[in-house]
Amino acid sequence: MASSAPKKKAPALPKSGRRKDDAKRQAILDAARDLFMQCGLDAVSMDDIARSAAVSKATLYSHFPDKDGLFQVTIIEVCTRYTTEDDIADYTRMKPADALQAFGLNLYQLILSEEAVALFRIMVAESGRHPKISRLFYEAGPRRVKDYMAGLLKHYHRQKLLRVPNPQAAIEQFGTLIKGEHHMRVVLGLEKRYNTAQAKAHVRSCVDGFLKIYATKS
Amino acid sequence: MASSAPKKKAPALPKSGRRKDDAKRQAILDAARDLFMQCGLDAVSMDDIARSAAVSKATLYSHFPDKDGLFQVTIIEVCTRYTTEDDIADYTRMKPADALQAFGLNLYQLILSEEAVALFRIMVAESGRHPKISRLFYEAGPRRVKDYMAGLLKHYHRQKLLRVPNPQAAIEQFGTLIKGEHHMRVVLGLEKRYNTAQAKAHVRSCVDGFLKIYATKS
DNA sequence: GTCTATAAATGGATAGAC
DNA sequence: GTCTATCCATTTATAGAC
Repeated sequence: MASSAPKKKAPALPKSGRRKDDAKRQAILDAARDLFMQCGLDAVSMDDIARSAAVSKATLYSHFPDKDGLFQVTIIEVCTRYTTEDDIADYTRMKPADALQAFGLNLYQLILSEEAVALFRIMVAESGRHPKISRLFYEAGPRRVKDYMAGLLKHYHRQKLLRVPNPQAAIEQFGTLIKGEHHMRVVLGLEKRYNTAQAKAHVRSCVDGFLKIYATKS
Repeated sequence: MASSAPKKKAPALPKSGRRKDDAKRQAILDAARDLFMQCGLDAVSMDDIARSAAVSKATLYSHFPDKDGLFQVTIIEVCTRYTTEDDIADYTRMKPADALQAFGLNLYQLILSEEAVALFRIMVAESGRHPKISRLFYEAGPRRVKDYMAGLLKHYHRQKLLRVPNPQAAIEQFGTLIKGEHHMRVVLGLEKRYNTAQAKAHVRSCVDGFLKIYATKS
């Protein structure tokens, strides 16, 4: 065996050896992401990933410590991608009804996208074994959206356009109205996503209800 | 953990030949249910179940065709148990606010019970492999509650106590308000259930909001 | 020589049969 | 209860690129 314990991973400088490293690493990540997102953690073997990425298993293990490590990196990458979708429009200039309609529709599309549903399934299935990941998912996803929108509701409250004493609770209500039981049925594989017209009507009814709760006038 | 006292059946009447092994069958079902609910499908081996039920693997396979078959029977048993919890109080004599408060609290407790959360996790994780089971879960759980409550809302609508043109949609809204984001956080393992006081306050705010949407006013 | 990729091997677990 | 074929995560011997 190895005489001593040489520190692995010293990629500081391009060094003398081979160079092509990142391409394979990325191929592994891409394959792992696709497979994990489609089938879950247990249903995918390291052989599957190696085959799909067209690399050998030793290559795979040279880039990632083990299956769990690869899973973590993969899922974290997917989660944090949502963070970059940060270009939420500036709703402050719109009327509350219009802003909520636009935001609600975006939220609906996001939450029920193929990817988000697959990710949610995995988070639920692995929440026991990977609590850190499910927390990261929540922070990067629901939490961020919630914080942003709570700020917007605060704005409306100050402008007396709505009466929202507790913006955090209010935006959770709005979000859950948008999700509805429909989200559960999709996650359980019982239904498909609404088409655009149905989605708009659904969001409209959520906005109507929300405004009835939080209108400045009673 | 695995509880269920070992029922030592005294063979009062040793029938001719083999007695029925319903006791063993039930022991297998109990053990499988406990293990599956606690750990999920993949994390439990048939050896685990046989050991926990104190039967041999041959006995196990004589009662059930294979692991998937046992899983199905087990989960179906759990799902249909909800159906027997049918003794929903008669809310028709109560004021809508009181009925919704009482129903909402029951719903909250049910949805966030240890068992329901575990079952939901399994349904989500296995919805791909066992679509029939997730459908059964939905029919026996959310669907039944929804149908019953939609009837109640219709009653209130006819009595002009509420204005609910679409009871099915309305009760879904109420249900999702009760669940809230809190349910997701519990399912993801990020939080524990509210205590009773918090739950009551939460339900109260849902009822208030719901009544603002569906009050017979103006 | 050093680093990297690959095929083949190892060891452990498991579903299901006898 | 034991046995076996299978699958899978991980390691090691080996060949190749720089």
